[in-house]
Amino acid sequence: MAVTLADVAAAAGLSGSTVSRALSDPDKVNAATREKVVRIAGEMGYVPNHTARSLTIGRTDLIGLLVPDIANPFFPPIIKAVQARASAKGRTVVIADIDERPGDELERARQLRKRTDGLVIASPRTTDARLAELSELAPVVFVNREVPDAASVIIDSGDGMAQAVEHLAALGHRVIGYLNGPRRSWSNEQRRQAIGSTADRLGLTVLEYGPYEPQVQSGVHAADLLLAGEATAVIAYDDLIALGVMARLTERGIRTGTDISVIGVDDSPMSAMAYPTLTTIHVPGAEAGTVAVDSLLGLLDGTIEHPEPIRLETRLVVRSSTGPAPR
Amino acid sequence: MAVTLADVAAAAGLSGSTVSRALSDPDKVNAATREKVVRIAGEMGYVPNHTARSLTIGRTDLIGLLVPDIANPFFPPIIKAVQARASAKGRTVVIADIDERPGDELERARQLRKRTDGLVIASPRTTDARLAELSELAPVVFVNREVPDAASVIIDSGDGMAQAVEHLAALGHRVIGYLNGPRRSWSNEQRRQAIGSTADRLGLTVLEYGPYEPQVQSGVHAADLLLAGEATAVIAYDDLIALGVMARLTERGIRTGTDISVIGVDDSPMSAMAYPTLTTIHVPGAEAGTVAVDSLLGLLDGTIEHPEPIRLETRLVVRSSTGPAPR
DNA sequence: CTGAAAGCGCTTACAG
DNA sequence: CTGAAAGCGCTTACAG
Repeated sequence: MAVTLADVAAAAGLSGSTVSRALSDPDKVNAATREKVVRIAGEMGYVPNHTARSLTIGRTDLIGLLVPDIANPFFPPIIKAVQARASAKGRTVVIADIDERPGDELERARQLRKRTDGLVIASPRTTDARLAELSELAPVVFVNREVPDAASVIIDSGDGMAQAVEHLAALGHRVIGYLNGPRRSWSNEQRRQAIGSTADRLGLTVLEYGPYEPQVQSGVHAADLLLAGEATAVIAYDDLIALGVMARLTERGIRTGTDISVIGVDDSPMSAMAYPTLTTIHVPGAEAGTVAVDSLLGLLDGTIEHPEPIRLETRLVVRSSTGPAPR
Repeated sequence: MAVTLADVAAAAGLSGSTVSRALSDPDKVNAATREKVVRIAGEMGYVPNHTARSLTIGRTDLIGLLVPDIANPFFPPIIKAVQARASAKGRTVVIADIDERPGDELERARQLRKRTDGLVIASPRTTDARLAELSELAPVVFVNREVPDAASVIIDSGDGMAQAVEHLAALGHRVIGYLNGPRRSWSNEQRRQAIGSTADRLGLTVLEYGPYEPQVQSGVHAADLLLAGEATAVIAYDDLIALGVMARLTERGIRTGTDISVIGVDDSPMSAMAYPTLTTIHVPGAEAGTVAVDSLLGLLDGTIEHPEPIRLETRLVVRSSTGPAPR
């Protein structure tokens, strides 16, 4: 049905070898021949068969990207960056969304691996114990989680979190709340610890709540608990939860930024648009995606043999949801 | 490197044919033989090579999904549903995001088509004139746009829009604003017209604004224009724009639902969480995705020859952002 | 029920 | 610079 290399060769009165070279390795062919081949292939509407090519060269040029939830605004920038970079390098990306079901992660990763040359796994939700099984699907690069002996791109929440706590301390807050993300989240543990150690250093008290799912609804729920306690400021695991907190506070007539301060994490588009605008920690998702692809391609072509974890920094973006502690 | 069918065959003392059948068409093989093959294949860690299979059977079992912007909350439910359905049918989906650049759409669709058996194109942004070129990439099913002679799943905003206008009329509003989405959006045209005709019927005046990009920022901008006019209620092209309007109104001290009424479209997660909660039009994105996959598979296996457009309905979800017109 | 053989559509050493 | 041939790893009529 579709026109093949052989059809073009026959029409051009040349061998398949020559047609193949003319199309994919032009230097190896006489200029006139090349032109002729290109013209005829064009006229015939020849489209190379990727599958056959893959079988011959031993790779698919497909890379897999596993994400916990594409509806979570943290991931689209990563996804877009991965796609853009992959595309620039002649690769196509296949995305699998595990819908925040950690139990499906390994199986989905295995399936994905079968069809692709390698994997980028963003924010893996699997327990530490089972992480090795994901690693075995090599080549794989992890984003947003440190995995022993594996390539990883780590977004270090530490700096941003420390800045956030310092910011609140400077505003006079003495007791701050932290709304935990999911237990399975490695970032959450990292954030908790950064908050804890900075708070200790500055003599602040941290009250913990959660764990919560990274959803607006969680924040709505958490807001009421928070108001029953003594914190005058709160840092949420992510912007979605922070936005939920603000929505509920507003609903209860409490002024965010005046009566209570709120900080999120992700610097998602909504954070600059909410009312009041949300103080948050900028996380370089796009950069992480780009770097992850480069790292994977390096693994694939053997340029990289012993991958070092790559660390990206975060920083606080101060907006209107934080203000001086009420007296 | 990887173990092949032939390796398993050699280890089992059988032919490749038998191993192949034992693994993919068990009924055609003696029970004892099958068990042996399955056991040995398991022990050897045999993973069938998809590429070789695809080349042989003439299909990739990959389907392409083209979306304007995965960061737009309208699309994740569609994407998830497409993936879920495709996966249930043994297909894998490759997503391409055109980042709201209509100019890239055709090219990306072509690339995607080369690697897949067929396409689902969500909310195509291409002009009517060039739509035929997308159709030619058959088999393709369009979601959220009616395309002559092509398979399509249409989300009919008409009902929901009519309900929205009736709702506002019942609340006493006489002048309503409509914030247009992008000119390239087919849905926008459909929504404009539905609003216009219902408003005519009920004797309301419609003031139009825009076009606006489907982003929160657009709503922030639009809010000020709106306040300078006479509308007491506004319907936005989508929830993002509506949320932006509300954020800006709140910022200016205007009470949404009391001083002015706001209606969005999409019923995205944020709409139920915003303050006040947003009256919006529910759009069956997930259902559209599922139906689109079924339709594409039907086209692929020849079950469907002359596709009829499939129409899905929308409905108004009343929340707190709409209220009686101020006197 | 099982096997030998052909074929899917490419790429690429190897000769000439 | 060009061509004949082998091979990538499967599936599937066709025989037996």
